[in-house]
Amino acid sequence: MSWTDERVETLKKMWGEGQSASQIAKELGGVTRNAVIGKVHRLGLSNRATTGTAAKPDAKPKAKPAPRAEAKPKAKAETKEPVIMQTVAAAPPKSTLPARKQIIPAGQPLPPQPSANEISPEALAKVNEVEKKAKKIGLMELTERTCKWPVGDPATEDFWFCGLPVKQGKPYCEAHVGVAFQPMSSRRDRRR
DNA sequence: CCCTGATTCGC
DNA sequence: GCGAATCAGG
Repeated sequence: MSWTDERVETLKKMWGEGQSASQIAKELGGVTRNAVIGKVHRLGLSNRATTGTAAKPDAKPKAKPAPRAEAKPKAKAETKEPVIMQTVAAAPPKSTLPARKQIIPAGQPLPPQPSANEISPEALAKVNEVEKKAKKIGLMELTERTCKWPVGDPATEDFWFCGLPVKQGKPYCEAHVGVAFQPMSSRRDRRR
């Protein structure tokens, strides 16, 4: 794949929107996030609201990267800091425009009330099954890729989140995606 | 371990 | 110019 005008345009657009390099890479297809980042730099549009190590106004000693063509010491400076801080939500893209609305990537549908829905029996059974082996994690344990399906009454101690690995891109695991996103057709008159 | 962007450098 | 490998940080 090469960087056609269209693809570059998409790249610029998405990057401007604060999309991550990997997301852009997925969207474009045929390229890795490295390719995207490389291109971004070549295009000159690099820093925006960077997630972590941003290029600060200051100079970066940066040490020596690595002897490219020779032995790799693989020396890993181990940080002893217990990294407890995990982001629950994606970092909102920082906009320099004062009156600009923030783009929040979390526009996912909220979990429907299980009781308020007519759900296909198979999906239901699947969910019940899954809930047995659910990780039963707490709110603080939720990450980008843990199923955020709530179980139980939030007002009770008997409340937890599924916590199983999510189905790519979705906020829920396989089973819960099944009940969360019901096709219109499958929920038609069960009662009426 | 998952992710993020940054950099280097052989191609 | 391109992007894999690597680094550095969360």
